[in-house]
Amino acid sequence: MSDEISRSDLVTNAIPVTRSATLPEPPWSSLRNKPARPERRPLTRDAIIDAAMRVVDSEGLGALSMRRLATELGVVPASLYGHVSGREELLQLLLDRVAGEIDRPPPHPDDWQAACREFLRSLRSALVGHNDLASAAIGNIPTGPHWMQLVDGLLGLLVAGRMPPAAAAYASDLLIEHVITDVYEGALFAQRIEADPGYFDSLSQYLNALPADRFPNIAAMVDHLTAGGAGSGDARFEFGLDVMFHSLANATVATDDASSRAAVTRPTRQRHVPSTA
Amino acid sequence: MSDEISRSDLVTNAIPVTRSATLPEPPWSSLRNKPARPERRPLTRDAIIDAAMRVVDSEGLGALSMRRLATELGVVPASLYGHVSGREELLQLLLDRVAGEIDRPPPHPDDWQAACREFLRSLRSALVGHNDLASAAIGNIPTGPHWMQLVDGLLGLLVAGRMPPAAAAYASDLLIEHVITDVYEGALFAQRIEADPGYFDSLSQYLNALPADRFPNIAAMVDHLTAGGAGSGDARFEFGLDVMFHSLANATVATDDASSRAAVTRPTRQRHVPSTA
DNA sequence: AGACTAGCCGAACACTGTTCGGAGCGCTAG
DNA sequence: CTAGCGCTCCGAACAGTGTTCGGCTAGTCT
Repeated sequence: MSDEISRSDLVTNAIPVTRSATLPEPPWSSLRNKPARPERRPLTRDAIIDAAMRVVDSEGLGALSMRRLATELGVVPASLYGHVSGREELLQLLLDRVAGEIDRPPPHPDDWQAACREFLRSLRSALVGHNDLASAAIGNIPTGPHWMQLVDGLLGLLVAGRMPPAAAAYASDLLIEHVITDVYEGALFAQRIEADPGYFDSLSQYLNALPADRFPNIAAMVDHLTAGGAGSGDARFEFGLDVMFHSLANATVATDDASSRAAVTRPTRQRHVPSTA
Repeated sequence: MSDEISRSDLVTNAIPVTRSATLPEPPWSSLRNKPARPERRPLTRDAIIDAAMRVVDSEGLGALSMRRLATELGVVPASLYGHVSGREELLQLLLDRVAGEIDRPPPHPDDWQAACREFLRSLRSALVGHNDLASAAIGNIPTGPHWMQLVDGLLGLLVAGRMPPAAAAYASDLLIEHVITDVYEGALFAQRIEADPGYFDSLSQYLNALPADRFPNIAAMVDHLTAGGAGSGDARFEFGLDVMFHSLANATVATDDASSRAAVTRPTRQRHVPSTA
């Protein structure tokens, strides 16, 4: 699955029970004096990440508080700060772990575009396997080692497609952001549905109730909007992939000379935003 | 800049002093019993939104707590809940207000693509004018009236470009999400820079320090990555626009017959995500 | 003038992330 | 074998957060 980085993770992660899970303590043992002797597991960084991931997977990122995580580990919140600088870092570590779950893409694929799509799909499915977690990566692309390797792999695929480096840099961000946004949107929607099963109905009902004179286009295509906004998130995701790769494929053969920006189509005008602020 | 909406705002916002700012209260007045007589402004919904927007604009969304907002209005937090159901709704109202700031696009433009780009740029500049606020709209596209009108206008432009409805529905989401993500990312980056002026340097330094054997592509194009990841966010945004519209323009002339999904290019395979969960 | 109603307030509840000083344990130096 | 040291964990607290409840007050309507 992964390489040498996850080795240490798995090692420190594989010693949950240390000893004395079968025999009772003899009465003269000093252990009987202290109340309950709470087992004193070492509480490593990886154990924290494990527990945090368990909470996120089952109850979502909103349920992951330092206190909740501490009780999950049989520990007081302050103890966590000896291994993790804070919640921010913890989230980065979680994201880096899911980045470690996916395989590195082939460095020299036959079809770079197909490999790219498959790679992004695997990133997506890794993220959707962990509930909400994608929201922690939203504007905030992580910088952990596994994630950097992920980015490196994607960049490799793009340059394998003979995309100019500047365009590849932009494109990788664009593609990853698309994955993250899509996953987060899906998780959020699922959460809303779970909280209120009638959510989708009330939403489509709201769209249907919009006055057609002021919202002519929404009224005209309300079916497509409700179909796309909700149900099978896969189609939405694939649509985004199609849109982007259609351009990016052309970009590889088109403007290799264009120095840095906008290497896809020549923009209608090099116009900056009118800055109304 | 805007129309009839900001009128009421200014009205409710322009009556801070009502009376008795010059003469002292006579000693027998009942006003001397109660301490300070806190002026009893009406506290309308729009006044709340005004104050909230002021806080967000100057200090960011993180500074907008119900307590902060209450003190800003000279009021206790509980009073806000008579006009706003909670923080969630407040954010939706804020977003809808900025959606009200931008003009509706022309329904029948000469060049639909140029009009579309310009429209998205105006949305972007409206959002960047309000700090962090875009983050409140991230997975969570608002449903307020102004925002719906915004979506309706965008859909109108897309169908004006002869895009099939299903594709237009997907595309509008994709485009808007791109705007929001871009703005949020920019605001977040600006915040980090403000908190730690050396942030960008340390980040590019980190990228430069990555071992080239394990991160060959990042090492090879670290210049383009740092150039794109930070400085002028406009180029990133325009790149995304170029990528998407290059495809979308082709989609209008290409597959009008394709029923619902993936109306741009024929996908390599109709393959669903392998669902590792 | 009296009753009513809407809206604001004080206080509290149940949380959150994070910090600080003290206490216990294991390991190492003497 | 003991003394010291350092690392880790704990208890408690700080400074916040969103939200709710019941009471009070002020303006309005009859």
